Amino acid sequence: MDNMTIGKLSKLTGLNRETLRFYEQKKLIPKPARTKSGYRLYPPEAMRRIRFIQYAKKLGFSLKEINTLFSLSINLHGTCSDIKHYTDRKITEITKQIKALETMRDTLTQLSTSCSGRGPISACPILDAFENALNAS
Amino acid sequence: MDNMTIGKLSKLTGLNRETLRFYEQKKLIPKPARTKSGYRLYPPEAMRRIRFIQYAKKLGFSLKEINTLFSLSINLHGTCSDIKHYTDRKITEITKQIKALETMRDTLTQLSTSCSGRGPISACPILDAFENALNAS
DNA sequence: CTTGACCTTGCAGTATACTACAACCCTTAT
DNA sequence: ATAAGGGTTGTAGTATACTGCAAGGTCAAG
Repeated sequence: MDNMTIGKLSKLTGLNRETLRFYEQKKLIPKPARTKSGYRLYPPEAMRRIRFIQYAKKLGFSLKEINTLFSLSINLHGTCSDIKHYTDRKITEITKQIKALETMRDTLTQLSTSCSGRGPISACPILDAFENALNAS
Repeated sequence: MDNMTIGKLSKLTGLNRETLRFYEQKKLIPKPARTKSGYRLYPPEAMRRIRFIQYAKKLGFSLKEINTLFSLSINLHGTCSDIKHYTDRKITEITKQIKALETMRDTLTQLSTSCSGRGPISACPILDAFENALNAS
């Protein structure tokens, strides 16, 4: 037998049992067969599926987006360009996030540089800047 | 009177009433005085406080961290260096996030480049890469 | 005096991604 | 036979940051 129960799959993937059931509920993994006593029996392909999910997560896709990826991939009329476009949208999104974080980092760096680290908190230029912020939208 | 009700403050800050009450509950803004009928009456300083919060949020601080910032700033024995260190930790954290996002973006860019955008989904190199991911930890 | 805009509280819901628990049943080894 | 260590369900809790709603009280204008 190469089928496995949830505990085995859990160990192999590093995801805990609850997470696997959660993924099933979210339709990220197909419902597995069951033993007569109700235990889930996963075929070896389940491993691949989960590795896909883990890798996509690592690349920044949310579970919802991973679901979309699966939908796209099983669409018989779909083409490669659907996936490419989806990937490119994600790249654009990530690039925006990076820019926002860079703006934050640069501002904080400026503030930190403006502060000698000596003196009382009442004269802290960082807090001053925070308090005198003009556009906080 | 320069005191204002929650509706006025809401308009001035762009935060809705619920959010202001939520911030109060989270101790981000001090409990304001009340009219005899129970209406909140905010002093003009409330505006400053909220601008501080909005700006700190913009710079990537969570509400919890903003609370810490307030705690640090009212600590009479605290020094400027406390704030500077806190800021520097945040910079480090943001830098890590940026790096993680850059890794994602670069990987996705590679995958996107590897895909011509033509051909059936069954031969999509992006999906292939996802399915054959080796370390998904 | 009534209408409408404003205020109150408390609790539930949204989104994301799990995680934990209760209360129970199944399997395997000793 | 029994205990350890699986498995099952459903529900609730965690964290973050709000948002919405019900049911009611208040206030100013016409």
